[in-house]
Amino acid sequence: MPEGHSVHRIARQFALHFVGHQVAASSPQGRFAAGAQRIDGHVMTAAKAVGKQMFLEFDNHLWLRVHLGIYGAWDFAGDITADATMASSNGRMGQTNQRGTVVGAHEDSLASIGAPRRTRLRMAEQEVEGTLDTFPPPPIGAVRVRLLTDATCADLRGPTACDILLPEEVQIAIDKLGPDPILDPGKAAEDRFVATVLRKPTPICLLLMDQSVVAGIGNVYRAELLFRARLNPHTPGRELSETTVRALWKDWTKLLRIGVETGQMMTMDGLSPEAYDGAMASRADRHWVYHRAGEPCRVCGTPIVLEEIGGRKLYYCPKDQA
DNA sequence: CATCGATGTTGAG
DNA sequence: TCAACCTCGATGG
Repeated sequence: MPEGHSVHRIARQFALHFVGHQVAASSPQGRFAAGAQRIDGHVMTAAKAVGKQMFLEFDNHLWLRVHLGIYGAWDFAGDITADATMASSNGRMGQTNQRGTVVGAHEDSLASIGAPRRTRLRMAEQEVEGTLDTFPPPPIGAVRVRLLTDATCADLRGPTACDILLPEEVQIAIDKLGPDPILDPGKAAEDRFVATVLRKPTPICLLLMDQSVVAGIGNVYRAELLFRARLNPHTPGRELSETTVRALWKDWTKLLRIGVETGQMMTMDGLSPEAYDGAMASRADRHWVYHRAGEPCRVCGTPIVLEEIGGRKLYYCPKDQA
């Protein structure tokens, strides 16, 4: 269930540990055997995140496109060291054991990025059996793709999309997506988002989830952005003021940057990463409105409303976001 | 143990 | 609009 921040973190790991290296590609699960064969043995030349999709380029000009969807996750093992940005902004990464395998993983840790799980706990079970002495580790579960360098192993499981694309197909895929504030930090991206929203009769709560309007926002960030702006989710885009829409873009940019740096969806100002990371902090403790149906609004005490719209759950405060 | 649900997208009807 | 996809933690017996 990763939103845009997770995908940027994954791409960062690939840029750090795979780009410039020859990669052995396989499909332990078998389902992607033909695709893996087309990139097997090639050097990875680029790793790029756009919204919730990631594109990995190889030196034969083929690209691996991955969309994690709602279940997918990458598990990293082996030589995973933090890059400077991550290390400086975040003191709570997984501990690294002598073999370099990151242990103690939790949601969006260095070792497992994507759907919340505790993959390394399973590895710990294996460690008891002594199988962790080998690198690469034996694939656990249904691994669609394994990418392997001399020192680092990345396993992909449960993706919605996993394709080999030609360069022109990559461009087509990216062209379908709206702007991504990390990829497109300039004003042109903001202007494109603003122009699109101001033109549409669609409710803003649907526009924010529309990946062709803005790439990378998911259900959590959607709900939180709307609350932070005290915006009625059902307001048509074209009824919003330009100022409001620009502020939405700026706030998304801010939350995304924080998410990429910390690996946490920190949507409540004033809470430390440690506070978010604590075992005490359940999901409902972390957000203004997301997953808080029926609970009192943190600002006015009114019960948070849950609606189903566009097949997804929408949370908001009916008073503060009237 | 079985069942549910999830930070998502696609495509059939 | 809704089921299907795919995985696994959480929840309920």
